[in-house]
Amino acid sequence: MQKTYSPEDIEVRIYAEWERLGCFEPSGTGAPFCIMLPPPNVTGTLHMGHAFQDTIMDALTRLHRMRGDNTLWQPGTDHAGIATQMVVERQLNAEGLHRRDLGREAFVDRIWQWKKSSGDTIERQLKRLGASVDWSRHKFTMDPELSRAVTHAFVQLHEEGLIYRGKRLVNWDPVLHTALSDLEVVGEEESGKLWHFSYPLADGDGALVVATTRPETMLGDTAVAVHPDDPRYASLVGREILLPIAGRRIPVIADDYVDPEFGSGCVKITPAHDFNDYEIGRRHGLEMINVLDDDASLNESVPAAYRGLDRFAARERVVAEMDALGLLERVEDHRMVVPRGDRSGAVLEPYLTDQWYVKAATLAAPAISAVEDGRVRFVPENWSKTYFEWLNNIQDWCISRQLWWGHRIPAWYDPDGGVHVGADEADARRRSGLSADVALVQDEDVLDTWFSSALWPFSTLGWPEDTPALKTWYPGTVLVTGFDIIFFWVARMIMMGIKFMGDVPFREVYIHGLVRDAEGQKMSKSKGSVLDPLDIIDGVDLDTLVEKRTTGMMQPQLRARIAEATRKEFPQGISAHGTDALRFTFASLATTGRDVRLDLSRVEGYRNFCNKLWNASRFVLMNTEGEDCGAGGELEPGLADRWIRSRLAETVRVSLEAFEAYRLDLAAQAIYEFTWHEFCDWYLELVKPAINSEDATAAQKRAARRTLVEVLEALLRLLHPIMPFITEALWRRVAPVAGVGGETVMLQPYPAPDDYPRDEAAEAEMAWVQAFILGVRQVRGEMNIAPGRPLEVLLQDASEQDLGWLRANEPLLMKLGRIAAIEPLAAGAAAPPSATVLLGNTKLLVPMAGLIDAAAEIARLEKQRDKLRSDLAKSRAKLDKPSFVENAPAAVVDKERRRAEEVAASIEKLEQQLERVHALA
RNA sequence: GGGCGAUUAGCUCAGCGGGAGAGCGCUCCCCUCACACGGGAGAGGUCGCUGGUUCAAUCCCAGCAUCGCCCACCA
Repeated sequence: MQKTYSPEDIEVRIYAEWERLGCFEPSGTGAPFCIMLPPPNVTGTLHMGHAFQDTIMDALTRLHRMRGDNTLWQPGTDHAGIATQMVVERQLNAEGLHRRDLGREAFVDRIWQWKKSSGDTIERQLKRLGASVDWSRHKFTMDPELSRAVTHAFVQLHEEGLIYRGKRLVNWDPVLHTALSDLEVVGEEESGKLWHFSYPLADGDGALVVATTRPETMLGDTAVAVHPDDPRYASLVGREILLPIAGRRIPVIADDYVDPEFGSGCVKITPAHDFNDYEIGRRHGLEMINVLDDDASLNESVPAAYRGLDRFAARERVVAEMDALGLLERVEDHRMVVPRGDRSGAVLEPYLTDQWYVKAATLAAPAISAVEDGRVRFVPENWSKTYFEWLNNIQDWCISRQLWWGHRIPAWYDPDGGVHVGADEADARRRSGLSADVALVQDEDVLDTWFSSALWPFSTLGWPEDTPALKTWYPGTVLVTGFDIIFFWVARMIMMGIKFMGDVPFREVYIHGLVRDAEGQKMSKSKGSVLDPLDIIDGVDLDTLVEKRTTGMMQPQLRARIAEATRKEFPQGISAHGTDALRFTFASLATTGRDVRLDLSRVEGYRNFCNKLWNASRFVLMNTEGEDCGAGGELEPGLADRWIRSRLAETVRVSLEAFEAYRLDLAAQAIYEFTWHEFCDWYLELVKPAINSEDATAAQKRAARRTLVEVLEALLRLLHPIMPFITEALWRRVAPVAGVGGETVMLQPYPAPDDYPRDEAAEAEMAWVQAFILGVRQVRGEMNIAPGRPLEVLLQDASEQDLGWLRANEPLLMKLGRIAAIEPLAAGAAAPPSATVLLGNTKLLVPMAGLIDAAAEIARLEKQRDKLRSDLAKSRAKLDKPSFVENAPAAVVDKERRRAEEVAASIEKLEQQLERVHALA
């Protein structure tokens, strides 16, 4: 074995072997356990957020597989309509082409090509991350059988009246030329202006002042509204305005929507271009005049001078013309929320179009109760609040998109505009009773990506067929996802799951945080802060990293800045850390309800941890391979052997408990602590004298070797869900020595707490041994005594128990403390001048004999004494308060009394010692 | 305007009613026969602020401050 662990040598090879052994497929026996991989978008490559999420899912999956469950981790990818289409459109643009140049079919072909390459990349990345998904069941949302599921769901919902087509205002993206759902609208506060216009009354008798942030829409005004109780305007209600520029007469109406306090208390109403105005328009039966085209330029319904103008140019012209007409009252700066498309970033328009909608409220009701009554549980719990908040106020869901990439809407139109829905054209005809000679044209639009995603928990398992997989793994066990898609995806899966399967899609929803960069910013391509998980795993040189971050950008002008920032952040590039180190980092940062700030120095720390484990195993193998490790022979376990097994038991218990609660950080921490600070720091050191000593019996040595391999073998199983590769590589070497069979650690049973007994006596004795050694080391460290220099140590006032423990462990103490001799001091015997360590009531003395400076020892003792004095003062203050003694539980009071006594005794001893050292100084 | 979360050692984070912990970084000493991606010894925190509940508060409650996220139709 190499002296330093090199992950690159083993990871790829081991993954291939797992695949060959069929380790990822469900066992077919045991309780079903199922996780659905949130299908990554085929827009490119996996980022750190995916790697984080995949680590959590893989750890859970491996844990349950080892515990004997019938475990399925279902993989797949999502076609991601808008996002993917945009990626390919950008590529075309770079070639000077537009998708219209190719035509729909060729363009979609081109996206399929892209999908292939992106999908392959994602698969490769998942494999490098160690993801133990069942590749044989891999699905893509546009696979034929999943597309059938989509159509089936659409037809059924339509049949039940839960999907309808209607002309309403939608959020329209004038750059992408498509409708969006409410969720795809992001609102950022931006600075704008508020223009105050004077609208003359038609009869020439004065004017009203209205304020607007969007002057261009005034061309579509069909009313002015005031509050019904506003005395200022009561007499104007029912009269008419002569709308400037447009020259139209429009009524003054009264509606409670108007806030009399804001602005003038008069509002211009443009029903076709504002969601509130639309509602008012419907209430009052107002005309809806659409003044925009689908690219947000002005259309035929405006005066000739405005036709074809872009909305922003039109805005300027309206303002200029109103000003020229003397109707511009004033302009003020105004902060407002501007709606933009989450993908394009374009300012969206409320736009009157025909679209398909899902009646969401009907589906939402049972989805709400499912969480209320605990059939679905959020972890952490408080996310259910977010979930309820949204579902209780849910709006109908616009599911049609004017795109080419996606599931074509299964609706056909006859020449008279009749709509016919069916699984395919023939089915649509049959359902509508149409003869073959009626010409039908399929709807050009595709479905919102999230419509198919909502079916993912059952469409991947074969629905609408009633498959064995569906019976076994629906509902899934747990969904692991980020809070950012609770509405987009989680809520919709629950709605659709209940609707089509009659049960929730998963029992628990584990919500993890977002991965952020070192500055706490969301990683994004446009900020140039993305990291490919593989670059942390394999390492990357600086030039390659800069190259990766600055190609294929939406805003090439940022290139120079990103390159500079990258060179500053990673002057040496990124060194290789291996998959396991990255995974352990994610696990250790996976606390609930908190974002993850990725800290490369932490990854480095866990890479060192891998190395530590590697070398500990090397040591164990060096001492056990080819040796008698106790198969059948007599065993005489020593203190260290009993102790480490007891600690292992506790570690297993803590770790399992943490996994139950999805606290991977606590599991990782417990295992780390055990591995490094108990197994390596203490046990391996304690075992060295035991194994090498000539005094040790064969049975003792055998027991030590047995414990070495057994504990290590169990530790590797314990750690495997988080660090699959290194544990597999080591386990294959260690297992045979431990007498354990099997080809892979993946399919071994996970350690159970009862596998190893707790041993309280061993832990107590070991605590004394550790205190002894630490005390000697402290004197050595603080007194600057050379590490190699052997010390003489005396024990004063040692109890029978101390003496017993001393006798039992003398060789250990001497070896680890680098001690030449340990002598108990006879009662009453005078002690030489010494440095002192308190071991409970016993004093451990290191005679100064020229190697200890009295002043330094005085300083050391005084520091300890002062600390104890302040502890004692606090303790006494507490005990002196009658309220404490009377009200606190007896056990707490007793404990406090004992503490005070012990501290006082310790101070006493330190004082005595101080006196003696002072006498020398 | 509502809702949620955060505020603990220089940095990244655990803990959460009975004397504050880890990793990284820092200081000092060591290339000791598994490991210098290492070993040993240290320094470093009135646990954001102000009140309240309690015998006891970093932990529970209220308010405030700062930061962050989500939702929301004030033209």
